[in-house]
Amino acid sequence: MQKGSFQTSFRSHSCGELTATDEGSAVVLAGWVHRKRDHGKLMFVDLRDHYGITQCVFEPGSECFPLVERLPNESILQVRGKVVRRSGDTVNETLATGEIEVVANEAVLLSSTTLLPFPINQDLDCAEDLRLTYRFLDLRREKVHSNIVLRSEVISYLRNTMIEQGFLEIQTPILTASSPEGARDYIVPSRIHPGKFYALPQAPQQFKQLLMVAGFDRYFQIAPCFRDEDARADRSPGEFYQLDFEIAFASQADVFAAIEPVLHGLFSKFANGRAVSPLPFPQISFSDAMLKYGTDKPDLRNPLIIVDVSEAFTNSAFDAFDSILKKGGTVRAINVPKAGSQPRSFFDKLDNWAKENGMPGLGYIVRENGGAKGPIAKFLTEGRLQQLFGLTSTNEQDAVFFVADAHIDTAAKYAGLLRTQIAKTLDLIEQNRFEFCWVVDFPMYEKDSHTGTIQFSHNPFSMPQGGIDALNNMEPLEIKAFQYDVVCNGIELSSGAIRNHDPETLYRAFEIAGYERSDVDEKFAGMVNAFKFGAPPHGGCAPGIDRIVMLLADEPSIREVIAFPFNQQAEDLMMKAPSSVSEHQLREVHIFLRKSK
RNA sequence: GGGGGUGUAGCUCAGUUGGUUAGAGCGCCGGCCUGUCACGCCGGAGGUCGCGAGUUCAAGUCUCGUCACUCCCGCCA
Repeated sequence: MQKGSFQTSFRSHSCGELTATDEGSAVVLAGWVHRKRDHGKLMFVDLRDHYGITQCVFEPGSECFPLVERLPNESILQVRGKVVRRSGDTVNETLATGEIEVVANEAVLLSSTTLLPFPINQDLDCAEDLRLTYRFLDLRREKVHSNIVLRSEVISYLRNTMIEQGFLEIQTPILTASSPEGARDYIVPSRIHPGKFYALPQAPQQFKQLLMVAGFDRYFQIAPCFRDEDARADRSPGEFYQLDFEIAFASQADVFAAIEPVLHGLFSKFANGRAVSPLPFPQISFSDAMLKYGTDKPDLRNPLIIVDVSEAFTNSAFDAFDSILKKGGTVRAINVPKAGSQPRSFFDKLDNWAKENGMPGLGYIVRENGGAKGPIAKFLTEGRLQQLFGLTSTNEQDAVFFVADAHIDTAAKYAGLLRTQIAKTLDLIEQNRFEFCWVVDFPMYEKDSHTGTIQFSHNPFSMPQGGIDALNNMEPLEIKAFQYDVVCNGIELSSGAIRNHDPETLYRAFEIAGYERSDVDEKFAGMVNAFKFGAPPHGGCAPGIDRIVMLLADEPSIREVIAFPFNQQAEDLMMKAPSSVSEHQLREVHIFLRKSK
């Protein structure tokens, strides 16, 4: 592990560093009683600190024996003794210090413990709310402890690499103004300005763009971001950290060229034998991603590909699909190689899964003996079957699954879910790889499904491809943005964009989404005003630190890589946040609670 | 806001078709044990079966409600 001296007033060595070369040394160790093996007259104590575990031996008749014998696990001991090389048959090869042990001649109890809510010395799953209530104990456990160490090393690598590449780390405000777009803000009442509020930044978006206007060429920050949105396994409610960066005089290609080697280097360094996508990372257009993978964050470890097979069903005898197509819908198919040999239960389970997830059911065809079987096969003529097999590149004994819906977005989404579900069921996702890709060419606008109005589909500050000419001359829904996501193993690590740095283009972009010039001036005052004073073209992105560590640590939940995370209800069970505050505190910030009756 | 799952000893869990006093492992307490590394052996304490109703001769088990946690959808420009 770390190098250096671990000597302090309480110890001569850490619990992880003694080896055979220290044989004969008099040492002092301090640490937690990880585990005891008490043989009555002879006792072994595994003493643990941040660095490791050292076996301490308490021999018959030793003065401190009775004291140590009655200590529960997780008591803190200072042990004075001598390093002794273990005999060959008692060496513990699973322990870094397993060649030696410390024969104790003195032990001091530095700190005692009450009954533990859960064991520290085993990697046992226990209720997460209990772990979070006693997070300081949970963090003693090996797995979480090492995750936090990894997190620190990741941040250190990112910081060093960014600085090496000429980026400047600059802090931006935590108390700032509420932004009208995007996620829900966390707001903080002002004492000096009655009725006014600060907001915690959802991201340092506007500040980093202002830094570009200020002439800083390459900015980065390990930036805390705050969003009042509901949790997911890979989304921490409340707060999270991003490697936020921005580059002046940069195109999309320049941004990719800057960050790809950082991510590739980082993942390679901490890969632990896992493969990392070679550079450059593949780029997939948003529309291709939605068609082929049914999602804008494709997991490229999954070999299955979705194909549009609408043409093979147009005017076919299979009314269920034909009527969907006549409503302007679509039929998507996934060819699963060799799945024809799966038992009937495989198809039934998938069918049940589909129904549970809102689909009407799951049609499929198995190519067999030059023909086809399966519930849909009989509706298709020989010619249509051949067309279908061609579209899906099907071979003998392959199974083709179908998803159809009158709404193209819904069909794409269901096909994407199905692609993942089949791959999970058949264990097609190779675990020991990091598959990166960029998803590019996001649409600038989309139609609101309720109101039918044109709105920004992602980031309103992105530069439209084609600039103001495109805004003036193209159908809004056809316009693409210089907006991109970087995705790894189906997890979105970051969004980013080349920004719209030209005031006129920005006004026009907002105008299409239904905003007046005055709206823009008012809501984004700081930024728009600044752009009138010479703003360089610029862009960047902001990979999520928590998700990166989650991938590297191979953890299914983002809370496993955060030292003190919120639970799903955005509560800190240990600190009991959020909490009530006194009436006095509320009055100071001009908040008056309605008296309850 | 909606849907799924879970809730039994300090912890992890079992508990059959509703049927006698609700069990196991770990931990805790007491005793024994000189080479273990998940040490071993003997004994003991420990339960509002999340909570509240209901059905029943009888509920951990069935029904309804409710709460907590968790996963997903919505949401996340």
